[in-house]
Amino acid sequence: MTTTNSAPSSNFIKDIIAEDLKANKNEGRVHTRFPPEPNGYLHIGHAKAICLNFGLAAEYGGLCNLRFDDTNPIKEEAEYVESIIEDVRWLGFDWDDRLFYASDYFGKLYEFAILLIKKGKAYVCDLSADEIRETRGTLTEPGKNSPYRHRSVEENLDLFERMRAGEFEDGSRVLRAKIDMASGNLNMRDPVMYRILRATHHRTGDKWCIYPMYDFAHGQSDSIEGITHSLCTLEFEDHRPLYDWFIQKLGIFPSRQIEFARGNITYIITSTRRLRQLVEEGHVSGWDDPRMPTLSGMRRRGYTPESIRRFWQEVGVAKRENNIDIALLEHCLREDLNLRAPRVMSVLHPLRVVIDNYSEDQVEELDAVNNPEDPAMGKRKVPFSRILYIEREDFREDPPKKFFRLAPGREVRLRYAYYIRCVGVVKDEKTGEVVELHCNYDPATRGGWAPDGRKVKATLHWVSAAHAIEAEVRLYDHLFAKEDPSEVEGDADWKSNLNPNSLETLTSCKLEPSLAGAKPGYRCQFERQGYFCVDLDSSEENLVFNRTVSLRDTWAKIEKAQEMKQVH
RNA sequence: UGCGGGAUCGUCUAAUUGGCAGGACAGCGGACUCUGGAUCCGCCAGUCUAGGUUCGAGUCCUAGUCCCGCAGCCA
Repeated sequence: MTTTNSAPSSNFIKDIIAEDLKANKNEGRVHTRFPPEPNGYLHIGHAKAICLNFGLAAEYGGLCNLRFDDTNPIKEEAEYVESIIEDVRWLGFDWDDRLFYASDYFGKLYEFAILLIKKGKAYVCDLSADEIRETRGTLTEPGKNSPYRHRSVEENLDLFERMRAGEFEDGSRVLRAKIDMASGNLNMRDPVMYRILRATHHRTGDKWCIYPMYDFAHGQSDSIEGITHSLCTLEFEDHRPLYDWFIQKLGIFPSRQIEFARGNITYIITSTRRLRQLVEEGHVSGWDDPRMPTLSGMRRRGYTPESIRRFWQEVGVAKRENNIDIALLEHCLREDLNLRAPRVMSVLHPLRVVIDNYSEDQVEELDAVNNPEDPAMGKRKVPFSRILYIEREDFREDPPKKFFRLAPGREVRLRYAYYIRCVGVVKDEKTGEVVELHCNYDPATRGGWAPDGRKVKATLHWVSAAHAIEAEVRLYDHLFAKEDPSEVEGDADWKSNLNPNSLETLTSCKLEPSLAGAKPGYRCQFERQGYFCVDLDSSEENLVFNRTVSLRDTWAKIEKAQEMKQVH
């Protein structure tokens, strides 16, 4: 079965690459990189950049590096490096031996700084952070030159060497590029290149007490690696003149930076800072909470890497602001899972059903198809007996219009089993709650076919009570109740948009016995309900399933529409 | 009269670079169905505004409007 690819085949980045190729720039090479800062876990937004960079390289027969932008030892940790490597691999990409770190280039970057000092293009500045801010000017007014701007090359060389040697206190001096304090582009107003920072770096330890700023590391890192097309998000657009300035003054390989719009998705936040806050304040169980938009969370939830890649391909890439309907993500997920997830029957909200005319000691093993989309996935046996569970929602004592399922006197099909007719309803005397159904089955309908050709309007899933295995099932809803989670009333906190019902835990769910021993990560479809995945918390004794995504639910839509009608 | 970007169906994104505004998601309707799933078919719906150039403008020109980013020794 081939799915037609409707994704846009063209975008502005490909246009640029095609032009460059046509002009025989870079000897026809295409070399990209994915440059995460190891200060948190990767999320769905990072996946866009990953798919773009690795995808473009693959498409043009080029290469894509994985490079950690680790220039700030205060924020970065080895734990994050590990998780990022795992997540990029999981997404399905490979960088061979091209795993790099900006910190690999600290020595080189230091040499670059010296070179700029020697050229009179950089100087050591003794202004405090506050003073630098004050003299930077504003968006509409030019800045003022630093009093240290005209130090001699010799003095700058000496001071910078002593900064490196640890002679000065943290924050007491910086190295600045000598560009233009009156530039309309604030990034060009003598930006800081190096700061003094006594912090242990996750890779270089205590070797350095000065660290380059991102702006003095990123462009040169690209250059060193021979990156031909350096893709980044829009907010770096006005940093490009600065990178180009460094590259030009240094006379090193010029990468071409291309900026694209990050992909926002409804009901999702992708701010690393905020995600960390959710973790640290315990709003979620961790970075890999299945409600998190992190790749580790989505993996645990049951997302496939294919569905994520497909999603970003469908979305495409452009420069305009965007807010993608999360329904598209879920569509890509379902589309993928539909083809590969084996079907099973599980009852989430059990309602006991006694088949009065089925003998007590009888058990039948019935044939069930594993995946109607893929005959190669074969069949399995499911046990049928006198006492069953069906979904509580599948019975209505007083069925509304268009409700086709079980009701008193009504006949339905039990999937792969028999036609049954409801002949009795047992209720709790006090609460009035339906606690048990009595039904008759038609022995002639074994397997689910009526020899007389009579039709039923519904097919229900079920589980044999005596054979059922119990499990905990976790149902998820959007983590945020608002389509735009950052939109708040008044001065309310963004966390006030957290959806209090994003997790619903069901216990004593009844699963068909074939699920016994299912291991974490195992994905399947609970028929008529959705796609589910065995959670990391699951064990042999205590099975735990996550609902990855529900199936499309036409009845829910009809019912909702009916309710709306009644209201009006 | 700071600098830099961006405006195409409800949403995301195309348009052979001046030549029939197309696709996907969502929504709605229908067909089919042993999952109210899947699948199939159909419908709805768009070029920010005003001028101009042109046989012809989403695309080129002029003037506007609106939106986003930038004042970390963060990335």
